[in-house]
Order: sequence, then structure tokens, then C-alpha cells
Amino acid sequence: MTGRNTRSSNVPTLLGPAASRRERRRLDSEARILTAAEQVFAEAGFSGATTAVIAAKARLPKANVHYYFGTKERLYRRVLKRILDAWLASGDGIRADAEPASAFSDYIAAKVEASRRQPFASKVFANEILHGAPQLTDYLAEQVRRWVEDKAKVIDHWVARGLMRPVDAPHLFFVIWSATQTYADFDCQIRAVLKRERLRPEDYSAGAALITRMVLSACGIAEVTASRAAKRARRR
Amino acid sequence: MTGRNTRSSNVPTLLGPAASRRERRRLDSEARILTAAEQVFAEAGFSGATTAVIAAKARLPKANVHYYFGTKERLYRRVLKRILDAWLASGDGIRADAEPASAFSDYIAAKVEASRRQPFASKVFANEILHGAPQLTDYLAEQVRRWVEDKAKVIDHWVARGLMRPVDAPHLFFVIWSATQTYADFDCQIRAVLKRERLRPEDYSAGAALITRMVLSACGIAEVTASRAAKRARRR
DNA sequence: ACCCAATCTGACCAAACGGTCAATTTCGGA
DNA sequence: TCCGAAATTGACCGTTTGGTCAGATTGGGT
Repeated sequence: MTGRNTRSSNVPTLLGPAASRRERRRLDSEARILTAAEQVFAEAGFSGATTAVIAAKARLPKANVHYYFGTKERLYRRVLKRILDAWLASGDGIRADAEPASAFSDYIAAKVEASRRQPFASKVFANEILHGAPQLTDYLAEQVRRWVEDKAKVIDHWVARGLMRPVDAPHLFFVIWSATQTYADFDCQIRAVLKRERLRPEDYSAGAALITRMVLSACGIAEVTASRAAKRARRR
Repeated sequence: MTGRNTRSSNVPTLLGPAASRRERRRLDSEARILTAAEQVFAEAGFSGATTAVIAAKARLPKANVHYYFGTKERLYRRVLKRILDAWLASGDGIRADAEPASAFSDYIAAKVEASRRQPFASKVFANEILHGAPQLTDYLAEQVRRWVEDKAKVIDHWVARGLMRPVDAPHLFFVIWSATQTYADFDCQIRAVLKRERLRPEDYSAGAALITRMVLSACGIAEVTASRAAKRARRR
């Protein structure tokens, strides 16, 4: 591994579309490897995944994968990194100046949508935590913990203003996370029970609707109808 | 592998306490291996687990493990089998002649208790489904699907009798399963957020209480207080 | 046109792992 | 007591897998 990071001096305006042929090709290969890796790690876990399979799925020789990412573990960490950034950003709508009803239902809808659109990401994350989060101990203890502390403050604020009944905020998030992510992580079980070859959009929306109803009613919040939510969104 | 199944002719009254020394020792070894295997499969997944580690944890030579169970896959299936039997039996309280409120809260309490007492079992099961249930496709499509159909009928019956609001029964179970099992499968994340070295009894009961509250309120059922539930239990 | 660094890749290697086996020991029945 | 089946175990084997490397190729700067 030599100077992969030594930007050549002629690099154009910040990796713009005018990047050199070499750079474009490299970025394309890295992206293909990361996508393939996410899928393979999701399906087989860290130990079950092999760099050979990842390389084949990315249509590259195995040595190429190691040229770009060094070791399987480093590649795995890069895959995790991509997933975590999206994870943390997903709760931005839970702010003190939002309405609890729409904040919760939007958050739940976004989480279920993530399970639908990025099932591999969810599975990689689930697998990592299931096995003790050897790569994420710091992340959980710092970022996620702070995230929950912040959101708990928002919820306490809503409670103080009489907008909802008191709830145990951390446990509320544990439930929301598990219930929404189960549509990605355990899709196999859900498909078997529902007799589906593949989960359909209405399956996801039925799940989101039930989870929302459970959260809102437990918090003593009147449910927001779809049309009212749409109207509210348009007003902004 | 010779006649391990050839019961010796002197076998006493159905494996009773008077089983021969050999038989007792064999059963003890098998049990130790199964327990060790459950733990190792939970921590490392199927591919990450090695028969050497399982053997070490059972304090037996590796060849002994293969003598009893043949292959790693057969051992894994035996571990799964044990887990599934307990899983199916856990919903026995959900019957048409039960009260919805106590049936749900008992079921949720039992599920959370299972997460507390048998976290390894839950993790092995979660790992299997997460990776597409290669060993459980039939089980999910037959036993679990039938289980849900049965319980859905019970719930519809309760709805028809005006005991609760209509809900999407399958999705209700998806939520209950994921929310209760998350206390075993994702304990690592929960511990990080709650700043715990280990989860405490009150953490599990807080989770169970919230899940129960969410389910009951979503079903339009008044909550059963602990004391009332105890009284009801005593009356039986 | 020419050079050199970046990139690419087939071939290879050592370690780890699942599984086997032959040799030995342990028991239970006669 | 003695025999044979069951049980035990250390040593061994073929395969898989993560990772390496030397040599070939490519492309951009001059």
C-alpha cells in the first residue's frame, strides 16, 4: 500500500466531475466494493463473509479489494461508518419546537422506510450489535448515548408543556428501534408469516401505522390522520 | 459413529435416575456441549463459532464433540431445536377464554423474562433469522405461521366481543417479538445507553411495563395494575 | 516521447478450521 | 473375571480463507 492518499497535484476543483480518469475509476471501484461488502456482510455476518465473494460481487479480483481497503476488518469498519452516519441523522425531526404527534410518526415512518430501502445496512448493524458490538463500543457509549440524552430532554420538555404523558424515553426508543428495524432484520420471518415472496409497500405501511398508534396512544397523544399530516407538511 | 442409538438391553425404567453410569455420563457430556454451543453460537454466529472453542468451553476434547454430534451443522440444529420448543410454548396464555389485558401483559412479561434468563437462546435465534433462516425455513412457514393464525383468531374473537379495538394481529406480534427480544439481542446497545455494566431487573421490568402499556393502549384496553393482576392470579 | 508513480492482478502462502481415524481406555453383562 | 461394545482422545489431513507480493500495465505530468 503506497501513496493512495497522496493527492496528485493536478486534482481539479475538489473532486468535481472533472476528476481525472484515474480518480473516477478508483472512486467507482471503491463504491462498488463497499456496496458489495454491505450486502455480503448483511447476508453472512462478519465471519461468514469472504473477501473473495465480496470481490466477485464487485466484479474485481480479490487482490484489488485488499489494495483499496487493506484488511477485511478495515473494509467492514468502512461499511459500518457509512451506516452510522445515516442512523444518527434520522432523528433530526425530534426537536422541542416540533409537535410530538408528527415528530414521532415522521420518525417511525422514516425508520420503517429505511428498513425497506436499506435492509442490508440495517442487517449489518444488527449483526454487529448482536455479537457485542466489538467495533462500536465507543460509538454506542458516546454518540448514541448522547443522542438519547438529547431526545429524552426534548420529550421531557413536551411532557412539562402538557403535550404528552410522561414516558421512559430511553426504553421508548429501544422499542421504536427494534420494532421498525425488525422489518429489515427479520424480514424472513415476517415474509413467512404473511405468506409473501417479498414484503410489499402496504406491509411496511401497516407496520409503521401500528407502531405509530402504539407510541402515540401510550404517550396519550391523539393520532394524526394522514390527510392532516399532509396538510401540516404543505403549510411549511 | 457406531451404535450410539442402540439402547443397551438393560436400560432401566425410561432413563430414570437409575440410568447406568455410562448413560449418565453421556447425557451430562451432551448437555454440557449443548450449553457451551448455545453460548458460542450466540456470541459468534454460526460461521464465527468453532468446534474447538465449543469443546474447550464444555471442557472436552474437540473429537468428543464430533463423536456426539457428528458435524457442526448438526450440533447447531440441535441447539436451535431446543430453543424453538420453548419459543412456541411461550404464548399458551393467549386463549379465547382469557382476559386480553392479562393475557397480553403475561405474554410480554414472559418474553422479557426469557430475554433476561436465556439471552443466548434469543441471540442464536435472532442470528439465524437475520441471515435468512437457512435452517428454519420450514419451521417459520409452518409452525410459526400457524401459531400466528391461531392467535389472530383469538384476537379477532376478543374484538368481536368488544373486549378490545381491532388491530392487525400479525404486525402486533412482530412488534411484541422485536421489542421484547431486543433486551437480549441488543443488550449491548441498551447497556451503553443506560450506562450499565449489566442490565438490572428494574431495566427489564421498565421495558416490559412500557411495552405492555403500548400494546394495551393501542388496543384500547385499560391497564391492569400489578396488584390487581396478582389478585387475579391468586383467585385461580 | 518518456518516465515514474499509481494501479492492477495472478499466483502463492501460512494459519485456522471442520472433520477423521486408529489406538487406547472404560464399563456393563455373562 | 473376562469379553466386546461404547466411549475417549491425540494426532493428523484436506480445504478454505485472509493476506502478500512480484511483476505487468496504465495514465498523467513534463
